[in-house]
Amino acid sequence: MERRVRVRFAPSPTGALHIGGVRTALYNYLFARQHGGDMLLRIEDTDSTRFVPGAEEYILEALDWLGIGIDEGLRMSQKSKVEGQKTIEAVGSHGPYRQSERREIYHRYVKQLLDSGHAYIAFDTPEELDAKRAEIPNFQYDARTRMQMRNSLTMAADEVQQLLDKGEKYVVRFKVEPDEDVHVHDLIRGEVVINSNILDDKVLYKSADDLPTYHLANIVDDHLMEISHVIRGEEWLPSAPLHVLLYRAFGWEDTMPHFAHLPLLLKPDGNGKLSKRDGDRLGFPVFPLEFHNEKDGTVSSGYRESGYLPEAVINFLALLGWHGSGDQEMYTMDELIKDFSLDRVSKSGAKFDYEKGKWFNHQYLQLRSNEELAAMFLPVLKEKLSTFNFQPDDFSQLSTLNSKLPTIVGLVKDRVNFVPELWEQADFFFVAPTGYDEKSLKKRWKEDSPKHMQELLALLETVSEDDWHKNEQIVNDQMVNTHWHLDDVVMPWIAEKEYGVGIVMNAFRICLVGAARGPHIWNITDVLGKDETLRRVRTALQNIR
RNA sequence: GGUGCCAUCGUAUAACGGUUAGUACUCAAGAUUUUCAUUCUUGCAAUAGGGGUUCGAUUCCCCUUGGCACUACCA
Repeated sequence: MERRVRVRFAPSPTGALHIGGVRTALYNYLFARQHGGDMLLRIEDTDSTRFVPGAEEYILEALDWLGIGIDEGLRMSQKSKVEGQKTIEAVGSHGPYRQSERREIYHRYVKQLLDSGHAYIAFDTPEELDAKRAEIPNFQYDARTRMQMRNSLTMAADEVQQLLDKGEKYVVRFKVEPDEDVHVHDLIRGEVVINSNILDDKVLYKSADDLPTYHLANIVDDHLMEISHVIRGEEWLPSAPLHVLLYRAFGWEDTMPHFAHLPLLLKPDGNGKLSKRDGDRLGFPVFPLEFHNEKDGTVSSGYRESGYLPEAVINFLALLGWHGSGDQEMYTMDELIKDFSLDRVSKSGAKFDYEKGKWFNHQYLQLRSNEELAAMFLPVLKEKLSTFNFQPDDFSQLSTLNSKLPTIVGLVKDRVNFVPELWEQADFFFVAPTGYDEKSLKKRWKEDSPKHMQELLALLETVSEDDWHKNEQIVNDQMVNTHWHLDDVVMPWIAEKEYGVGIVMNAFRICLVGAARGPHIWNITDVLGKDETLRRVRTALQNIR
C-alpha cells in the first residue's frame, strides 16, 4: 500500500533563494503534481543568527512568480495578490510551518530520545571543543571520545542534575552506536552504505538559542508532516545516514520517507558549485528575483528584473540535471509534470550554462503576443525616452505611438533575447537619428546618394497619405509576403534610372535609422508615417558630410 | 587528512552489452535578403587512463586519475 505522496521544499530564510534551490523546489513540485500529491513549504529558521529580514517573503514571492504552487504550509496569499499587496498565508493542518514556532514539539521529541538512551546531555563549551580540536588532529565527538568529555554518560546522575539546576549551558547529542553499516536507499543513486564510525555524535539541540539543529527538526517535521519523499540537494547525502539512524531511534523507520539527492549546480567555468559571486563575475543572475539584503546592504540581480520570462527559467532549470523521455527541449509546466521522472535525473553535477538560458528566453519571447511584449516593454521605453528630453508624462499622451507599440515590437522581437533589448533594436522608431554610424556611411553612403535621396524625396512627396500605408498580404508556397504600394512607386523609378536597388535603399535606410540595421524598410516607413519619413531624409541630406 | 558521490563533444545530455556514438546550446561556413538580425543547410567537436568479464564494452567489475560534497551548538 503506497502512501499519499507528500513532498516539501524547506528553505532557510538566510538571504535570496539561490537558483539551485529553485530547481530543488521545481523538482519537488513536479513530483508532487505528477503523483497527485501535496507540495509543502516549510521554513527552516532554526539558526537565529543567520536570519535575514525579508528572505521569507522573497522565497515565497519567487516561487509564486515562477508558478511553483504550494499546497500546504507557507505561501503568498492569492487573495492579496489581486489587491496588489504581498501577504503570506499558512494553509494546512500540520502546522506551524515555521520551525521557530515549533519549539515545544522539538522539546518533546528530544526528551523522548534522552529517555530512550539514544541521546545524552553534553556540557562541553564551544571553547573546550575548539581546544580539543586544536590539541587532537581530526578530533571527532563520537563513541571513541565521548567518554573523555563532560557529559551525562561520564558524570554521575546527581552531578548532571546539579549542573542543570545551576542553569549550566548544555547541548543534546545523538548517541551514534559504532561499527554499524548504515544503508541509505537513494532513488537517484541506489544503495549508499556508510559505517557509523565516521559519524559523530551530532548536536541535536543547541544551547545558544534554545532551538534544535537541522537534523533533529528536519526528521521530526518530516515525520509529523507525513512526508513521503525527501528530494533535496546532494550536499545532504553525507548526513543521510545520520537521518536514517534518527528515524530508527524514534521508531519511525517503517514510515521513513524515500530519499532522492539531486546533483549540484556548478560554476560555468572552473570548479566548484555555483555561487552568488559567479553571477557578479560572469554577468548573469543567480537569483530568481532582485534582492535587497537589509542585513549587509547588498543588492543581488534577479532573473525577473533582467527580463526573463518565468516559463523560460523553469524550462532551463528543469533541463539542468534532468532530461525528458525523448528529444523534446521546450516544455510547458504541464508537460514537465507529465514527463518528469526521478529515474532520468542525472547523478553528476551540472555546470550552469547561461547561454542556453538566454536561448530559452529567446524562444519563449517569440511565443508571447506583441501586445504582451509591448506592455512589458513600456516601462523600459519610458525610462529610455526620459533621457531624450521626453518626459514620461508626455509620452503617455502620444497615443499614436502607444497604439503602434505592439507593431514595433513585433517587427524586432525575433532579434532579441530579453525585453529590455527591444530598445536597442527599435530606438529609431521613437527618436530620429542624432548621428550617423561611421561604418554604415562608409559602406552604404555613396557619392550619388545625396542626389538619389533628393529624387526619392520628390517622388515620395507625390504619394498620398492613404497610399503610403497601403499593402497587401500575398500567400505563396505557404509563405506570407507583404507587398507594399511604395514598392510600386520606388522600384520603377530605380529601374528607369538604372540605379542599384541596394545603393538607393541602403542610403534611404541610413537616413531613417542612422545605421545599416533594422527591419524591412517599408515596415519602418509605415510606422514613421509620411511626414516623419520625409523629415528624416531632409535632415540627413543636411547633416551627412 | 577522512568519508561519500560522480566521470560521453567547450556546455546540457541521449544511447536500459551490438548505433557510421544521437540531440540541443555555443562557435564556424554557406544559402536567403535592399541593411542588421531572424530563418534554413552544412560543418567542427566526446566515451579520462589502465586492467579485467564477454563473441562483443560508453554501458558490468577493479585500480588509477580527476571533479564535487560533507567533515560547526549553519542549513
